Amino acid sequence: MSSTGSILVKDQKRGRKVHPFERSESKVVEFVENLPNDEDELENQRLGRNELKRRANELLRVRKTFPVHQNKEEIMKYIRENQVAILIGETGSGKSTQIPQFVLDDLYASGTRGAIAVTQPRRVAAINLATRVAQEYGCNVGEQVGYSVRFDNATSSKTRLKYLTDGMLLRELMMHRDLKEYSVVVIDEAHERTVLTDLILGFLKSLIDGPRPDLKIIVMSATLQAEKFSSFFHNAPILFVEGRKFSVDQYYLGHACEDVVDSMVRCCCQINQGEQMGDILCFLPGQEEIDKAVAIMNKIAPCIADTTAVPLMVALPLYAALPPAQQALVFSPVKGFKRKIVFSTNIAETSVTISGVKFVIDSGLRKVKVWRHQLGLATLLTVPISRASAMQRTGRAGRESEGKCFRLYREADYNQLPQQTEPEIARSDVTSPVLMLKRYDIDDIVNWTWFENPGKEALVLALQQLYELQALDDAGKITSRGKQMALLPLPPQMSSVLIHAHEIKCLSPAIDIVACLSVDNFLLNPPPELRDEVNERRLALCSAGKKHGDLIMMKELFDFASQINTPRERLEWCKQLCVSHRAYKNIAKIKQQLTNYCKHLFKQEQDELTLDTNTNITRVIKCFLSGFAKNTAIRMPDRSYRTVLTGEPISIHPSSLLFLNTHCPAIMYTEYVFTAKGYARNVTRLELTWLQEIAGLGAVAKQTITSNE
DNA sequence: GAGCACTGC
Repeated sequence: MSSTGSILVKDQKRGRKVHPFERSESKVVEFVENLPNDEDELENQRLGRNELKRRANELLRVRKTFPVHQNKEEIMKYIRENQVAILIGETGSGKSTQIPQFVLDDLYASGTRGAIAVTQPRRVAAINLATRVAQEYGCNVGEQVGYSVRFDNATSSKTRLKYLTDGMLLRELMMHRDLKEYSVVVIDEAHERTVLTDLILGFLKSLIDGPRPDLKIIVMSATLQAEKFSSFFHNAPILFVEGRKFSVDQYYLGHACEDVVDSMVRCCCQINQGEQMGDILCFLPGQEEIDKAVAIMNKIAPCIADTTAVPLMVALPLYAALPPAQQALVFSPVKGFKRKIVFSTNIAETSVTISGVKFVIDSGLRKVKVWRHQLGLATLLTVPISRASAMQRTGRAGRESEGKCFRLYREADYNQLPQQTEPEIARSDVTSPVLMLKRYDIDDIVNWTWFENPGKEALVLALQQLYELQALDDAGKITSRGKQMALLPLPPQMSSVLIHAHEIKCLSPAIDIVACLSVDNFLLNPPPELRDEVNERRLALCSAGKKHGDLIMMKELFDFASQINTPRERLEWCKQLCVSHRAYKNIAKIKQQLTNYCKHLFKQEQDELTLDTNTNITRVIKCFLSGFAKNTAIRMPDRSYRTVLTGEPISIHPSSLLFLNTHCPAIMYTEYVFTAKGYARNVTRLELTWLQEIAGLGAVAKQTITSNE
């Protein structure tokens, strides 16, 4: 047992109050809530007209209880009379399901042509909303009401109300630049400020000020930022819609928190001892803290339950990298005299909803990836959350009844937090967005209608990167190569790899590897006790990967998995090699999609090159080098690596197959992240001569290479 | 010899 654990048990036995919380002076929070989700109703079967109508009538009673329904006429008056309307409503208001239906009725009533698009940041949300609204509307999904997300399109010529991811709407913007198909576009969850929603807002503004003066826009957001949306759209009117509210009391820590995991475990014990039944949701910044908290909890909980008459605490982790089966555990209720405690990352803040939660404990921290444009490097930082985020986390305690939120920081700390989370676009690589704008023939990128301008430095470096990838010409206009890159559903570097692969006739293996790199966590981290064993197995299986590195190994593993006939055997094989089966299936889908795009793009049948010989492997690696020339490093005499571009020290990430291999003269990597130090991920071995062949590399880099030979 | 939050085409 860890020392933290034993101290805690002692404290519990003495019955000492371990956590000096103070009752907050501040106002009770009004929290937000998602729509109830009838799992049974999510079935995908086609129903007859009468049955559909009957069900829709049943649902109408429920719909009429929504606050938006009671204010329907007033809301619709605003929407009819204004080209742009900003709708602020908490998530229990039913705005995402009801408003689009009101608008649809209006379209039919007024005989207006065109459809309604409702964007969502996430795929599941788009699918669930469309399914729900189709039922309310009394049709099957894909008829009048449908959805469109990557790999799944449920729309038809009948569809007038379409829920789609914002990535999908951007794609439609690239293809049909005026969005002629739509008379109304609704941007939902705009407050989340994803890069893609921000881009859509910019495009919509240029549309209504230009070729689409008739287009109606509704921006829907949960609380705050209303003025920013309003002033962006020429002071559009703002409407507030009430949500369903349960109160959540907030408590703060009386002193600064020293060890967040320790404090959180103590707080759980205190709730377990002193509060009524109800599950606890704990927000921690990352996997490391979560695994630690779960381990401590599961050690001490049985002792505490044995010695005192309190519920047995059952601790469960939740983060995106967790296998689906383990993720599913947090959704099933615990039976008996037990209390479920979920330790989660930000995933439970917006993406995932757990029922039964009555208490929230908030560490006030999150992990954030910040892009350093100059270095072409991502840093991963643990930072304090914003006040908006704290409110959102708090709201998770009161979805079903009144709840309590314990914040592991002082009220004074809370008051110092920034109002809003910094929008993603301000800390991201904007190469891909800039390529989109260029594809849209925007000449002046810096003065475009940005909802949030990412800044001149970011834009200039993105333009430079695109120029180096030959997506732009000397005049800064998009080239035909750039147009091809913009069409592929990939980051520009990866698109560049595929175009080059086509040129030197090794498209098929390149697609496989790009597909592997497009999913997260194809290779899982083996648990420490199995690590050596799994590594051995992988190395034994992947002879080419052993020599050339991670990219080639992924290709080998993907090929092996594809050759297995039954899903059951494949699942077992994945387990043996600690490979994600879910990721494998996604790779197969992406491979299919990329293959289709390439056939269309290059107007040819798939080539037949395989990865049999060494020359082909070299060729494939050189394709990647064409997209990732900047992501290379050279081995120094002391065996460390330094980046070719800036001479920064860089280490091969321990998750790489080449981690132990000290014999690479040079390396290429698809990702450069800074945590404790600079790490190269997805590493491939290079020969120095290959680096010298790269035209785009600067003279300094070449000098380094030569002097090192 | 270390350990990456989340999402999208």
